[in-house]
Amino acid sequence: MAEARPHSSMAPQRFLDAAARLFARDGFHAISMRDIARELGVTPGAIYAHYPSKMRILAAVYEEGVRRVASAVDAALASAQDPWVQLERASAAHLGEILDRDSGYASVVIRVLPADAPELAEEMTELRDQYEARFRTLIAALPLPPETDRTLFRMTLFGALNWTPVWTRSGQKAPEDIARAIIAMLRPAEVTPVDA
Amino acid sequence: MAEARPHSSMAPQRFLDAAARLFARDGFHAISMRDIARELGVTPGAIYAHYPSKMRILAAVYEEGVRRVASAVDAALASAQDPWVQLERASAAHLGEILDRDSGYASVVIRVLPADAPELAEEMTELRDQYEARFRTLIAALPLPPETDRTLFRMTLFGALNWTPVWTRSGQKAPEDIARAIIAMLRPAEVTPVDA
DNA sequence: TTCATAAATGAACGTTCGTTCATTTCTAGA
DNA sequence: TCTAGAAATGAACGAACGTTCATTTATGAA
Repeated sequence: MAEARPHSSMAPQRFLDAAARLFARDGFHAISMRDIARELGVTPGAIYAHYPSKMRILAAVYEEGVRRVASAVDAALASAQDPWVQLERASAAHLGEILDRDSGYASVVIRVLPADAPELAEEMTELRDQYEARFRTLIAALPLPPETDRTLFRMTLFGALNWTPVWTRSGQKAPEDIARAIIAMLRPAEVTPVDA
Repeated sequence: MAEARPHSSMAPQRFLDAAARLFARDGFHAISMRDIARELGVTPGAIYAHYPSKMRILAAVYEEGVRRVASAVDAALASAQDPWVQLERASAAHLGEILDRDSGYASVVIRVLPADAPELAEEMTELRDQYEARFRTLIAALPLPPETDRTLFRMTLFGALNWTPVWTRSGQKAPEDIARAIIAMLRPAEVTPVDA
């Protein structure tokens, strides 16, 4: 029973969880430190024993959000497959995270824009780029008509996926079903490779 | 020279324009009444000669935003055409409005969510529904494979369109080009009608 | 049982928020 | 030139904001 890790208690996680859920639901600027404290039944000052500012809380939530959605996508891609199946699974994993209203971590990543926190803009953009690289690779491997702009393809897919929290009721449809239908719409009927 | 309309000077428009631009750029909660006033070189109190509250300014901006994007789409649909061409033109008109960083009116409609202003949620949702009805009709007329969920098709299209402000640099690409490419991706190669 | 440490309190700070209002300034018609 | 009405000022209001800190409370190892 030697849980001997020097620092790092489990307590700070509670604050992050609450902040993630509230930021995801109402937006960063609409939530105050007092809101987060009230959610946990503590005093505003208690938060500062673990995080030095509201901005650093957002940074920590954002970081964890990217970590979670990236892990989910990586797990979904573990077994090699047909590129379209891979993209569908990655999309389903992405959706599963951002539609999870109980967590909120991944939702914050798509809801809070760099412009909402100028001092964090660089950090946020870099984390997002690292995550989106997975989809860049995935889409690069897709057999698409030669005239297709793959950057625009990626942005169209992200748009379709990231817009779902706006119109879906929580738990109404399974992420896998939505992902399957979206990918089916974006999938060209057939691509005959140019003869060599 | 009989400009004899009883009330209604042109002045309030200036306040709305500034509010729309700032709300679109930074979000409703991130902008204060003092920000709006500063943008126009006036005192915060001046705003209240024209609008009774920040919420009513948002309501007026939102209403005008819907009016503008709806007008743009209606104008684009004036001449009857092939359904896919109509949808592409409507999408280009929609994009043209929400990508107009100088105006901001239409951007507010897609950036400010009902959850940002609970007291306006009903009003906002109804206006949006009225606007989106145009696309419901347009998409209903599309020859699509029978298994296609047209609601999901509409949401996918809106997602792709409404996500563009996040990734495009202002004026980088023409709205018409983006719309053409997005519609091309969503357009099935061919639909052979079920034989009667 | 003692005690060092971590966690939380509760009160307060300076600032900014949305909003109000008596007063002043501007402007256009008579 | 006078004047009524609209527009804007400038100062202030109470409330809420992010944050600080001396003090109290809880906890786990010795």
